[in-house]
Amino acid sequence: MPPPEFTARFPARDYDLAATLACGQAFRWRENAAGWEGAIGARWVRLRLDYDGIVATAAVPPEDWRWLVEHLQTDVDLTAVLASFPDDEPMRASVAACRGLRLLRQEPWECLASFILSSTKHIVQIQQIVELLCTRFGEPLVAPPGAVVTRAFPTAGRIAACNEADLRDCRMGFRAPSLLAAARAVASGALDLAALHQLPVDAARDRLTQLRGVGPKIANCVLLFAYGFQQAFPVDVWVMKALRELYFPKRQPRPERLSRFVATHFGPNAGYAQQYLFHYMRTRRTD
DNA sequence: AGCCAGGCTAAAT
DNA sequence: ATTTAGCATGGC
Repeated sequence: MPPPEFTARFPARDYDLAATLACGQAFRWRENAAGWEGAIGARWVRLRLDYDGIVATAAVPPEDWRWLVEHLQTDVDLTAVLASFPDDEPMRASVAACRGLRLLRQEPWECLASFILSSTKHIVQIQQIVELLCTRFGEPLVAPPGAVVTRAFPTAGRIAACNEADLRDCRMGFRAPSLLAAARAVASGALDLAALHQLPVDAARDRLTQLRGVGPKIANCVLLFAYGFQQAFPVDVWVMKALRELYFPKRQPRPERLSRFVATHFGPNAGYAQQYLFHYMRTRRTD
């Protein structure tokens, strides 16, 4: 039992911790008997679900817990978000399959780097690559004995100091030069990730897609998961499958029609709707 | 063995 | 302007 100053409790109704931490928006959370273990910036933390809230345990007593509230987005009124979804069969099915799925608010560099590594990889494989990267280049965390997550996500500066072979040793294949170039852009100041918060979403997307290996899908993941642009709508193979099978089953629409549809149909929380569709498609029984 | 994975880029139609 | 091959790697 940790001292009380190491723990805090956050009221949160409709918060499916397991789905939220393991649904493919973040890649470092690990579950064990004590709960979900992870790193937020340089802080080790363990989370578990209580009867109507989240209990967090830190490894060192924090000054405050705003960093965690920000990351978990426990202040978001999920009922209002779900009510803003279009009232159609695919969205009803998606919400019914997993009410309580949330969007996190992640640190931009970790999010950008992780999704550069994500292209044409299974989520489990992305987790493995990220784990290798953290083990080799991440700073040690203050963590309790027996902790599984023991290192921070490596800074852009640390990755920038690598050569391509160092990164390829982390099994990331052709993604290595893209990650290296992004790290060097951030470390040199050529790309100011903090400044993207102030830009309109289209301008922020333009900055991100200037990076090699970052196209519209990965850019939209970063815009949604790190910057909180609620209209960002990443379309990967699963979401494309949802669009084709659930919304356009007759004949496949042209790309122009599809992009107009995703930009207009899903409302002010389109990014949230996208994550529900994604999770539904990945977890539904198909037999 | 062949196919696919939270894609992107550059070359070829 | 749209379609397609190639890119590393690993699990099924």
